[in-house]
Amino acid sequence: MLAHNDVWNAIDELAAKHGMSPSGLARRSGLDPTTFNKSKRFASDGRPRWPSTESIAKILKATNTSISQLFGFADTGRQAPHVSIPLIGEAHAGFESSLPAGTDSVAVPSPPRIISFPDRRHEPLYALSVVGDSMQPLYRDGDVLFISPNAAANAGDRVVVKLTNNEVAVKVLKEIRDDGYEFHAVNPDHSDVSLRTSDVDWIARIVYATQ
DNA sequence: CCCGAGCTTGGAGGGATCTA
DNA sequence: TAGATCCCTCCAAGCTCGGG
Repeated sequence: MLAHNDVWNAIDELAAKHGMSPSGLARRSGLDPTTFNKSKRFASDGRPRWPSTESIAKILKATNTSISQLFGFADTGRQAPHVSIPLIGEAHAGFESSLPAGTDSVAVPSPPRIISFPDRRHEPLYALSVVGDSMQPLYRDGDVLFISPNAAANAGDRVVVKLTNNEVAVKVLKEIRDDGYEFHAVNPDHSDVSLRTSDVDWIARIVYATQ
């Protein structure tokens, strides 16, 4: 579990790695120099305050850093061999909007929902929570799917597919053609689907699932 | 010691989002 | 729809550090 302190430590580490102070990093990213000040990390009543997703996206762009690299900084010094996985949305058997409009494949909820995961072999990893029973008996409500955009997806693999219109679904990759893809439905109640390459934003193989 | 640059703190208030 | 909440920008003031 990534704590409030871990997130801010990650930002501090990122700034230091690029030879800047937190305020310098904020300025470089087009943010107000006080955005990451230590005095802004807790409200006046002591409640923790979190950086926004937009601020994190800006510092990642300014430093050419990936989300997994950023939160990898937060793991520095830890003994446990766990990696922090950002939970990017919900998974359904059919195509439904489950990622915020306008977000990319590495969007993080605010405050970020992070899942600890004991393996780094497939980094970077992202997580999706299964909603409903539409993927029974394969996956149940509450299961968490770990997907790897770096793992090659081949015919027969279970994958998460994100369309350019921001819809996401869990499918079985049936065939890769020159102009698109053929998918098996996970749920027998859903029909198979054929998609053009231009309609697919990304395909990520499911490398693990908690059940 | 003086000065300027960079950084930090703390307050005020705006805009977006959430909730009853 | 109004109030609450949160994160942000803007601003003023003070601190630290290096150069002259």
